[in-house]
Amino acid sequence: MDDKGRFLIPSRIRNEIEGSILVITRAVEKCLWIFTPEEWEKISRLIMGSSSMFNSRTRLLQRRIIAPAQECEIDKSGRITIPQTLRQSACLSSKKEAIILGVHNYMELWDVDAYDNYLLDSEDDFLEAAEDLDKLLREGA
Amino acid sequence: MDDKGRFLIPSRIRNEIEGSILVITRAVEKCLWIFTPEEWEKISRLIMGSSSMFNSRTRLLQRRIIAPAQECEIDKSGRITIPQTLRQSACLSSKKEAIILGVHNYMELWDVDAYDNYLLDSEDDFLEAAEDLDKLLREGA
DNA sequence: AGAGGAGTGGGTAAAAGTGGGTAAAATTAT
DNA sequence: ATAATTTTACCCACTTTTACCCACTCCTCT
Repeated sequence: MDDKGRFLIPSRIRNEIEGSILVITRAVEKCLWIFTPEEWEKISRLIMGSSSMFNSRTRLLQRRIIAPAQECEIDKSGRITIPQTLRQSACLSSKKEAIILGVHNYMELWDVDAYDNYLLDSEDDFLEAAEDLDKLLREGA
Repeated sequence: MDDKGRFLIPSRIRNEIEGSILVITRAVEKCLWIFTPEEWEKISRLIMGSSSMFNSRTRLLQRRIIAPAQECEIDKSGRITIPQTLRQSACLSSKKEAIILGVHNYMELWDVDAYDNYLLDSEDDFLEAAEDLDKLLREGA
């Protein structure tokens, strides 16, 4: 994260992306989700389609996830400028290190400290979840 | 582990691998897991398929296991360069000894000290697990 | 002893990443 | 409406990292 609020997408991730436009929005946790326009289309349809605007939960999801979304372009050096409002909502400050996570069809962008805290807090859950995978694997086999 | 962060795969293990590409990621404990692309495909499918991105456990597993994964190539001398981020997450320092464990369908890479500590800490669990194995064997027979 | 595989170290060129300067655009003030 | 200031985008130059290749040593087996 440089002092202009730009973030360099590591080449190993960037090379997987075709096109130079990405959609950035608030995630469930204190971080940002970054999608390709196509993936975003899917996700937003999924949320919008889950119920009508007269359902309070749907409205909540729309406000938290759909409304903050913004299209951003990757510049010629492979960086994207994260809009200020989104930076704030994920506690991303310029000039500070950020963590990017690539997960097949989307990315997550975290403030380092927020991410470290998350990992610490979720350690027990993680161990449990891993044990559950074991069950899943054995059932599948 | 040399000072460039490369790790030589012992020939006895290397000869079992067909192809020169491996997938390295964070393991459950403080070490790295190394898979063939085929094995990795299985594992990542298992995790990705276990639920959607709107499930907090799935996200946790994705963040801890899927996101850190990187493809690496074995060089002509039989070494792989361990990406810096992964080296850090397993406390592997260059110029220091590392332990590799070959376990049929995957490998584990440990920092020597971390591995020693793990063995000490897990001694009781190990003895228990061995007892349980005994039960399992007698039931099966 | 010599050949061949295994392991080690390092040099070089290309790619990736970083920072900053300048021009264009937008906003604000006069 | 125009000038001034801020913001944004774009480009270029520099630094760091990575990938690739080659040379050497050591050990083992013939």
